[in-house]
Amino acid sequence: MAYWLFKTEPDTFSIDTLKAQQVSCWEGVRNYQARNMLRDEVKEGDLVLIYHSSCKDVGVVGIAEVVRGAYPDHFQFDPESDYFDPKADPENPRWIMVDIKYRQHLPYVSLAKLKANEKLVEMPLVKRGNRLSVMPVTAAQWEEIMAMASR
DNA sequence: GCCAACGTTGGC
DNA sequence: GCCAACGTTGGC
Repeated sequence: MAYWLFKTEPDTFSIDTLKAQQVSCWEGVRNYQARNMLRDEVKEGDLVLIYHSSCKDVGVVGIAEVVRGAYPDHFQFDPESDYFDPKADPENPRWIMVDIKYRQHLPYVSLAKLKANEKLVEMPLVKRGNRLSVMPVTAAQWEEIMAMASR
C-alpha cells in the first residue's frame, strides 16, 4: 500500500464536497508527470492526503482512500467540460482518473507548518516551484503529518 | 493582483 | 532538437 497527496482547489472541490459525495472520481489531472503516477502507481487501497491549494488556508485537511485504479477520464472528450482536450483520442485516451472515497477530516495542517518541519524537507510539496497535483508521500512523511495533525 | 517557476507549443 | 514565447500554477 502506498501514500499520496492530491491537491484540489476547495472552491471547486473540497474535502467537504468529498465527504458529501463519499466516493468521487478524481478528474482533470492534465499534467503528464501526475498522469503517469495515477496510471502506473496509484492503486486501490492506497491512502491519500487531501490538500487544499489556491485558497486562504492552504494545507492538508483530510484523508481519502483509493477505491478504483486508473481508468479513462471521460471529461477529455466532453467539449462542454473545462477539462476537454481536443487532441484526445477515444481509441487511446491520454488522460486518466481514479476514484477515491472519503475517510476523515484531519485537523488542519498548514503549508507553513509543513515547510517548517525538518522531517518533511524532501516532500515535493514544500520544494520551491513544485506544481505537481499528484505526488508520492513516504510512510515516514505520512506518520509525521499524522503526528502534526494530532498535536 | 503580483510574480516566480514551470510546462507546453511551435517555428526553425 | 533547440529555444523563445506563451500559458498556467499557486503561494503570498
